Amino acid sequence: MNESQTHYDSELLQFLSDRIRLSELRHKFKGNMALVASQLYDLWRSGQLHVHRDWGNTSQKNEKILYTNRTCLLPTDWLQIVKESEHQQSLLIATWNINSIRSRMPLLLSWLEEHRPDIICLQETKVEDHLFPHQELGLSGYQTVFSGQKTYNGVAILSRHPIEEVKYGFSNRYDSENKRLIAAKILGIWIINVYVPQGQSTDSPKFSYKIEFLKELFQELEQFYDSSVPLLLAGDYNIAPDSRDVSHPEAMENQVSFHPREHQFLDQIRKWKLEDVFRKFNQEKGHYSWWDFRTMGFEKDEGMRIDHIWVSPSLMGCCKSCVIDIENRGQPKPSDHAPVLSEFSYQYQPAGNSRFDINQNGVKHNGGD
DNA sequence: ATGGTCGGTGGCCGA
Repeated sequence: MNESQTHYDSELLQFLSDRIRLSELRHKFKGNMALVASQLYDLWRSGQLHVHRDWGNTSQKNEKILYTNRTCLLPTDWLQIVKESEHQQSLLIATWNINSIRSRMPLLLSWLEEHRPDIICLQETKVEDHLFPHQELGLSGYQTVFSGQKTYNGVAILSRHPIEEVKYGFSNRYDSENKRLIAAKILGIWIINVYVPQGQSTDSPKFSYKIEFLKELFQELEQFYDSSVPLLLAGDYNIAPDSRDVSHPEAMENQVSFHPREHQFLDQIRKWKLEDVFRKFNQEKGHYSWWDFRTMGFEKDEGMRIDHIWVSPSLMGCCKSCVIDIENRGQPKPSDHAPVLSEFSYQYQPAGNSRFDINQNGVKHNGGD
């Protein structure tokens, strides 16, 4: 048992070592349930308690219930302590096109305070590097790496964990004057943050630029990254993947942001083994991450899902949720995009802790047990 | 309905 558990009732922990119904536990702790309940919620919140729920007598399988500050335990829930061997940390990763970091600072800081993501990828920071508000973000507990320019574009990665390595832009220097790409290795995960060109309209040179950019982006992935390790491609793709992700699919046929040549890029990264985490949990239509200011899109529930988190198989396997925080779009002075937030239960194996590792002399050795 | 509203800039552009 680790130290954080020492204040828990030992009898309670004993009962929880095998799965047990809350109602049965309540029976065993008659009269002392208030204390037990607060300990159960503590354990649950800190990721040390499994909660599974049978939905009545239906054939629906036993569902794992994740802690939120609104979820309650039910008498019929199955409880069991998380064994040390399977203990995994929760990792929250977000992406958000903030449409100017300087004008969005109050909203950004309150959102970070509320959700405490471990890592967030920002696009359209619209600020030169020497004016980037890294000190204020530092006070909120975030290390930052950023690549910006005046007026347009600009990307940044904020992290509550050490940033191990950074890549600015494309390796082949493609489009280096536009700051649309930054990547950082954090907790052993390659976090690639991209702001794909919008494209304007299919007959515009800006659309050709978008298609070329996507081609270069896929080349960059293929040549310089490995999808067999933990890897995440987040950002404003400016592409709605399928008909569920736009308000009027018929009208969007062959239009920018919903064009076969753009979908080709998604097919490429899919084939390269990346997956859209949002669709792991939600198959419904009408979930958008962007709404046009001009047409009052948000007020009319007309938008597109163009902000994405796609991940390699090892991260997909431990992905627990993905939500679009549309509540944020209803705040005063919102961005035209809402943040996308995803949770992973990811156990980082820092160098030196893995069984087979390279030591400081670069010699491979067996760490043993 | 071919507009509308943002953000940043500098005497309009990009989304």
